[in-house]
Amino acid sequence: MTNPTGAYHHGNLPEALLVAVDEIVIAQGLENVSLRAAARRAGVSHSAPAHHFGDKDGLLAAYAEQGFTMLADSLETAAIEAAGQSMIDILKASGAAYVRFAVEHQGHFQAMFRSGLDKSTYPELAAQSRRAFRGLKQRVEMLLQGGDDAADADVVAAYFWSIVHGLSSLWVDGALEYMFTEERPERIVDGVLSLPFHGGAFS
Amino acid sequence: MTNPTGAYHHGNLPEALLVAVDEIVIAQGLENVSLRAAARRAGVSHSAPAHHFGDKDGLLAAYAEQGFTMLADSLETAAIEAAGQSMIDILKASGAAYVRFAVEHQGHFQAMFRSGLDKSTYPELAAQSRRAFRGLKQRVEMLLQGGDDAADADVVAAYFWSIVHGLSSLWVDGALEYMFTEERPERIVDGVLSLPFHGGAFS
DNA sequence: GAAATATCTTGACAGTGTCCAGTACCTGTG
DNA sequence: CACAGGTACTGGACACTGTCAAGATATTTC
Repeated sequence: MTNPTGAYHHGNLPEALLVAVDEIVIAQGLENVSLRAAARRAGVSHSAPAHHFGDKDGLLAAYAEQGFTMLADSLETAAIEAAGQSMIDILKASGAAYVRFAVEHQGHFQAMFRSGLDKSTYPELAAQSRRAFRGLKQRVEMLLQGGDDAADADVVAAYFWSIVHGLSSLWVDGALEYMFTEERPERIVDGVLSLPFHGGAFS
Repeated sequence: MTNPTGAYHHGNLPEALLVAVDEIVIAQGLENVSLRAAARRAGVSHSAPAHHFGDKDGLLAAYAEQGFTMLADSLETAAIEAAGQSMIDILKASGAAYVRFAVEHQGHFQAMFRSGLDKSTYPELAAQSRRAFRGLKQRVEMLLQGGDDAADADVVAAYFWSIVHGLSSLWVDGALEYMFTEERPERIVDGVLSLPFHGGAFS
């Protein structure tokens, strides 16, 4: 049967399904994502998605991978735009970009960190996730090279990553607004991102 | 029908169901928790759980609430045991207790932060979650009172909370082991928890 | 144009959450 | 002790889900 508006072949079903997943996560939460609902939104039969993504986890993994790619790109862009400033300011800009990504792409962020996917099952997902982190770690290493402190780069990278990831998670989770009811989350985030290397051995 | 080992009435079905949920989360992941599987483990019919917890979210909320209660207790105990030491050491002990809770009770931790439950729907869940955070914030305020720095308590509390929460999330998620393959997570965690107030305005 | 392949449909099955009517047990009151 | 009322649980039903197998249709390749 030839669809008048399109064709028997959708044309770009994988991309359409990823868009459908994003809409569902935003509107109804990660728990309500289903292969069949995504298929309905894309206007195809209930089992069409399986031919592109294998199973439900495969679809979610592709969606999460897209998120890691976007995050890695955002972090890179932020670092490039802050080039020329101090290493601390570059790191702060990266951190702000991380939190901004989480808030502006909550659907992807949830799939990336709340879906319970096993990265070892999805090599491409693992690769993009590593890429996002690699940039942060390199910048931390550059910061430490300039200082006289023999701090452990792995530890400082994990420290900085924990801050921006924790902050993002708590914000997306609603915890920031919940615990600081009279505060705007933006002010909290700005303040926190100024603290990590504040007045200490890294300043 | 009278059950020889027990009774028609289970005796303590709510508690048995919470134990069942914990076992399922640990063994099969949060995604595979189901009312029916929990009921089977507790040896009751598929719709018995609804009479105690309403629906699936109600069961998960009760399990998560149990987790927040345990976390709040753990943080309190850690602070009491560290009493007499410097405020920074007390905070560090609290942070270590937070991470330890996440790792030792991964099931609860996942339900607390990965289940997507709306706290405004479950007042008791919200209350225990606030209680866990309140202790941390009080200790941060005590730390700042002693210093000459007019730092914003809300910001520093969010800062410290982000670190321990981000660290816990990344560890439970497997990200620490994934990014620092040659490192023991424990060493990373110890190192990170030494940094927050290291050599800076709060030392 | 025919064969091979990629894309999608249709139908089926077991498992799930939730509702509803019924059954077994306990508890308080006379 | 009887018995009424409430609590705790059962069993059946329904719509929805993920997944599988088989078939239909479009595209590509030769």
